[in-house]
Amino acid sequence: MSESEHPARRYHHGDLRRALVDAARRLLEKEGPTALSLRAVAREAGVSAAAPYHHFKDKAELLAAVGEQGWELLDRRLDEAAAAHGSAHERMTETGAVYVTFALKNPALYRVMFDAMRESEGNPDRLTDKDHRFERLRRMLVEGGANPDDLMGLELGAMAAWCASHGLAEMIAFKRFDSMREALGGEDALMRAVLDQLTIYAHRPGGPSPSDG
Amino acid sequence: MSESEHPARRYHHGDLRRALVDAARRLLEKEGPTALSLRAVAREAGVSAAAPYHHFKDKAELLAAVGEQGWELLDRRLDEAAAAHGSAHERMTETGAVYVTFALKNPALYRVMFDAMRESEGNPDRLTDKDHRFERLRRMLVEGGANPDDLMGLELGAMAAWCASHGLAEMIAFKRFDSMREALGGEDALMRAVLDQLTIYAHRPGGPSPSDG
DNA sequence: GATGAATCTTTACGGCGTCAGGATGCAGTT
DNA sequence: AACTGCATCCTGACGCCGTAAAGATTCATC
Repeated sequence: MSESEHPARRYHHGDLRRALVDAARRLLEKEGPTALSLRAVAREAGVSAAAPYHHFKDKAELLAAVGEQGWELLDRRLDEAAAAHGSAHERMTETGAVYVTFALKNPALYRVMFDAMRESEGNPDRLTDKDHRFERLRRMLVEGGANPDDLMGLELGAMAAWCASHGLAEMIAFKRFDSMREALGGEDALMRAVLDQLTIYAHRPGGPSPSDG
Repeated sequence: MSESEHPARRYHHGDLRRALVDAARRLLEKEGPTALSLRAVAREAGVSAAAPYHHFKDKAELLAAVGEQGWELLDRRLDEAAAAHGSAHERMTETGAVYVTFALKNPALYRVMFDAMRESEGNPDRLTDKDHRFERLRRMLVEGGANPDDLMGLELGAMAAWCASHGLAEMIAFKRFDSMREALGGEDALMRAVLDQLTIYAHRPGGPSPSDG
């Protein structure tokens, strides 16, 4: 009862469920998404090929768990960035940068995360997580000067911001931007430059101050 | 010689290469991306499992050809939309709508297309196609009032527009937007509303007319 | 018509996701 | 402490996959 420090470390193998998710993430980083077979995950975790089926209905459910864990990590970082110092516009850009950077550094994991979110459509549990992400975006938009009563506008703005970040994350790796990346001084600067284009609505909601940046 | 109307209809099977690409697209629409195995494509085309290897190095190369054909079709539609009547801002939104609609109606094909483009990074042939897409975007931005001499700004703006469209295409299917979709009167209206948020920079480049829409 | 090359088929290999059935070890009862 | 039930894990098997080697077929050319 009190001997085991890890509350979940029990049963034959230990907490195999968590071990499998960890193994899957390790493989994703190391070998890329094509190498992520259920058998390989089981091998990495040191169990037989059929063992995962006592913890996940099928491969998709394992992937969903991996994606979920990825979102937990990313959500934590986004919360931090959204609560940081600086102007509302700076926080908005910085939060976007955190999102895009995460996706760039963990492209395979990010794909799994996005697919997992897409396939959990209608799942009430996961809906809460997604709502939290939208709530954070709406809050930042209001802090940036958006009209808090324009619910539709807030929703559209939040959606636009997320679309932009997601799209940027999937586009920025293109070689075509090498010269721009160089001219701006790195991937991070390029990212922020594009985000500035996209989040322009956040600090210019009604158009009161046309040029102050 | 002159009997066959199709210039490529020759050899044993006929133009198997094209037949395979067509079969792949048919399967993508009908069964989804998970059902798209090389063997299934060969089956659909009526040849043995190994036959495709005389026309494609491997499965990835077949997929690339499918994606390429998809881009040919989409590029044609985008060219039309970009040359349509209306204001520059209307054309911009309409072109974005065409892009997003295509992705929504052919989600599996669009994924293949985007992946093919991503994996053809560095290929000089395909680079030309991508440049054409950026050129179209830059032209529209200039028509919308952007400074033609601000090359960096044009590039960033084009990139931002593409990012936004791509992100929107992958996000709009979310159930979360059902109420908004309903309030706005359908998927098309929702799409245009978000695009309006995103292309705001197109008709307000320096911020001269804060509220005229 | 013969030749050589291109195209297609057959057969085979290892890896994959998944399932059925048997082995193993834990928790709680007596 | 032995028994029982069940969760956990392993072995073996099935069909499908991507891919390669080798043989068969048919086209282009002489």
